[in-house]
Amino acid sequence: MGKGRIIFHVDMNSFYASVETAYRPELKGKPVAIAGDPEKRKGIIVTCNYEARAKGVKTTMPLWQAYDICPNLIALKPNFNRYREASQHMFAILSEVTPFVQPISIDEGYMDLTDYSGEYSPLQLAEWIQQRLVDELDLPSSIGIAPNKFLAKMASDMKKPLGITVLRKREIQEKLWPLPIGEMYGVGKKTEEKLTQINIETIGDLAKLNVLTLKNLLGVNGERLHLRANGIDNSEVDPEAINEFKSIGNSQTFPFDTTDSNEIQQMLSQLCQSVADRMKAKQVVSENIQIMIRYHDRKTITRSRQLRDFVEHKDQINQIVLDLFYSHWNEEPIRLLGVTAQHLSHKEEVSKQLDLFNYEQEAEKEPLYNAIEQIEGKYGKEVFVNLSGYEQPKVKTSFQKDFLSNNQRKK
DNA sequence: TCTGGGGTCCTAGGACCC
DNA sequence: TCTGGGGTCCTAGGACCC
Repeated sequence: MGKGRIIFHVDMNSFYASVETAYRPELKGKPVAIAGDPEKRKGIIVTCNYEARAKGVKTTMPLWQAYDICPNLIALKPNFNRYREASQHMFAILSEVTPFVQPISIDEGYMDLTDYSGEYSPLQLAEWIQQRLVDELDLPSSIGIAPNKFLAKMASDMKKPLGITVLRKREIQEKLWPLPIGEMYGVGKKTEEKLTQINIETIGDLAKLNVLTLKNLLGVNGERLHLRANGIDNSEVDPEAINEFKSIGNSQTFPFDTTDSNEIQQMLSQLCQSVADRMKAKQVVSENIQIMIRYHDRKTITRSRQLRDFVEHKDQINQIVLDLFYSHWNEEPIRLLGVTAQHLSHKEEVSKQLDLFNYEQEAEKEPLYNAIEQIEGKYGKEVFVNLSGYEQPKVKTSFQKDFLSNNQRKK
């Protein structure tokens, strides 16, 4: 018989706002929100504390609207360095308990305490963690304790702020099933709409529904949601997941919609620079560059290019980005631009692979180079070479690459 | 006066190959 | 003269989360 797991989900309560009140205790008890700069059209609520929420202030609400319903709201600009620092301290505390900690975002993470052999019970451990977060950081948190990640996540949501909730398998019907379907993790606005249309109002309704109906309606996600609603989630707490990032991107909204090429190019250049900087910091190279254009009417397109070689430097990225941009921009006013590097690989691994490849193949390639030089000499630059009969596809590929880039250089 | 910025995963169609 | 089925890669869009 497999022994049940013990999973914690630790969730900091209104994290950014709590960090700010920890720095300025005189703000305690007052409605506080973190918001962007309204002058730059970024004036939306990023987070707000419970006092502000009580007045109806919500995340992503425009700041002016928040002032409307809560005139004494204290709106602060974000201090990301502060939040990062608090986050590191928080995860350091979790890591004192177990190495099996999986950070999910700046302010939440999972812990696997199945193999914990200390003297405390899970509940005592949760209390200890919560107390340390208060004593050392003056920050409130909620902790969910359950046999898997999904249930732990739902549990941490049940008591806020400063709650600890245990959700056992046998308590699912009583504690999980009555919740409205929209509160289920993994169910957003669209899925909620689809589900309420077929009279699924609660997590319990979903749990009892036929899987095939759900699969037809929602695809593979339907199957997963059905399992979760029945308390089943076998996904593991993976401490390494945070290091296995798949893309690095930056985007920014213009202060005003624009069609000005200078302004656009400057923005793209800036975005490429910060993407390249972050790639360098992580020591990764990219094989696929994507741009995003959001127009005045918020219609958004993405365009990407799969590359033949890895890129890492700002200028390389910028060149591709400009090319993508000018071949797809419809000349309408632009609200936001974004640049993302995808298909990332660690730099050292790529160079090792290349070294090995070159070492093995260099001798084989030589006759081909000689052949192409002869052909070029005879017929000039505009030649096509059919290599389909050549027996070593790897060599053929790299040869064609070299041929193309040589040709481009000659232009 | 609407609606930021950082991500992950899934879907669906077309190209291409066997 | 007609045309299956499976697989992978690429591209674009969308849902969702914090």
